[in-house]
Amino acid sequence: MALQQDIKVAVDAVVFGYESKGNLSVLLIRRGVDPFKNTWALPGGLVLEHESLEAAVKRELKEETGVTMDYLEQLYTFGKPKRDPRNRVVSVSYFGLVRPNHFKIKADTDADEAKWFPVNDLPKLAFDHKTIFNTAEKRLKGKLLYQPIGFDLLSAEFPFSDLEHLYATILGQDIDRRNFRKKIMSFGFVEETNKIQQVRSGRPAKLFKFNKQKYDALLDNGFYFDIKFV
Amino acid sequence: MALQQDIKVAVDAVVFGYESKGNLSVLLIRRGVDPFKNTWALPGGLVLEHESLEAAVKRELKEETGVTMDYLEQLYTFGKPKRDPRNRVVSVSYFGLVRPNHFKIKADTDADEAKWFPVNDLPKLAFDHKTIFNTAEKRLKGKLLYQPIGFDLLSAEFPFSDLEHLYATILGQDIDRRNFRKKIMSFGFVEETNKIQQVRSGRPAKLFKFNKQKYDALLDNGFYFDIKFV
DNA sequence: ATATATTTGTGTCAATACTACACAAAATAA
DNA sequence: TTATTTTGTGTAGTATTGACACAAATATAT
Repeated sequence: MALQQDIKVAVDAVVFGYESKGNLSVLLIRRGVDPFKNTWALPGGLVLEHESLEAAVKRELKEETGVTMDYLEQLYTFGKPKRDPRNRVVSVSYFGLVRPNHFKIKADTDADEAKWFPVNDLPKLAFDHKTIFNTAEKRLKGKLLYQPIGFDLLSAEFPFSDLEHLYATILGQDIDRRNFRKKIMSFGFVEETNKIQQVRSGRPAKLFKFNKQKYDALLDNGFYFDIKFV
Repeated sequence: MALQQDIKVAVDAVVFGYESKGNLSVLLIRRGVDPFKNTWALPGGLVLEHESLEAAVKRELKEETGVTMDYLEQLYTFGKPKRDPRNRVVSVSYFGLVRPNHFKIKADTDADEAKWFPVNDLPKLAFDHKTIFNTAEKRLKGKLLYQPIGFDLLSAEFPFSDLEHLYATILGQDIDRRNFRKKIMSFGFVEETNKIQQVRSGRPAKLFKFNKQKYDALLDNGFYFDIKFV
């Protein structure tokens, strides 16, 4: 066994953008080369020989869209023999969440154009990228239910409503503000600051911050975040 | 970009064996070739060019250990540039759970020997296989808490104590039999049969069965299995 | 300046879910 | 025939969940 093998390894990124209440989008590029020339696709590309998978996906994302991500989580590896019509390509996919308006997106290398699309109104995607996207969306929702994802995303200090809207948007459903706040505060890793912020119209909001130390300590004790109910 | 790339794609399997109360083991092979000749390792090997990842991992497992698995779940893809001292090898890992005594394990191809090891008493492992194993063990425990893993594993009809022991073993802690049974039965996808089985000494046990249809229907409705507490 | 709209902040109560706990029944083994 | 092993079952106290509404603080419109 251990025959000659000619399989390429690629990475693809599903980058979700949370802008404001109800606005969940995903970052796509328009392919500039065949196959699937001019079709929208997830940013990604081949891994370089001495580069880690994480480095590769961040590099491709940067090159193709201009977006820089600190944290991307590995999602799944797609390896069906015919998923790329040219060669055998195994794709290791990653996903992450950012605020779109923190970036000026660009076009570069073999991508013609990069653009945010609302998750509920996607164009046709190249390769098996729709499958990858679906997997990522499911995982994002699932993850939210037992991990305080989103704290990386919010500003260091944020009004509570930011968290509420983030959850409501990703889960695609309303949450009970009182119960949500009670639950989150009960965990103890979100703390009130004594700052107050006035952004929109309405009563000014206290700012809160995420205490990562406390959170990590809890995790070490086998703590299991649980907000299934909200 | 799209430079020449010479990366190999491999698969590795972390197969857990649940035998009886307190006996959780993992299937290893002793490598017959360098590097790491004579060191214990996870079963696995290179993916063939026209073979899916799932097919590859099942084939390698069969060849190296004689174990046939219906269901293996993808775990994680390990791709650090130096994880294999020879070439760049990206490994897509899988994990699963079986009853060890259902198989006669053998030795074959480039594996010298296959053997079950208790998870708490592992030998030194080749490559980064200890990392892979740790990831799998963590995932197995986590999965148990929100999915009825183990029904594939048990006989079609089983006494309730089998489930209890499976959970207790994998979680590595005692469970309250009454509360556990109440909770599982409340889900509605485990049904009592009218058969009775006498195996060990003690009162004979009713046999139960898993109703996969009901389970799948629940999943479709966004149902979230939850037995964190047991 | 005043009225209107918007957003934040907060408590209670009923219903459900969790957890701790012990003993009889049915069989085998000694 | 007695001891041992394993199954099967209910209750009550406690904790968590989820439903629900209105006043406070500000911006915006007239």
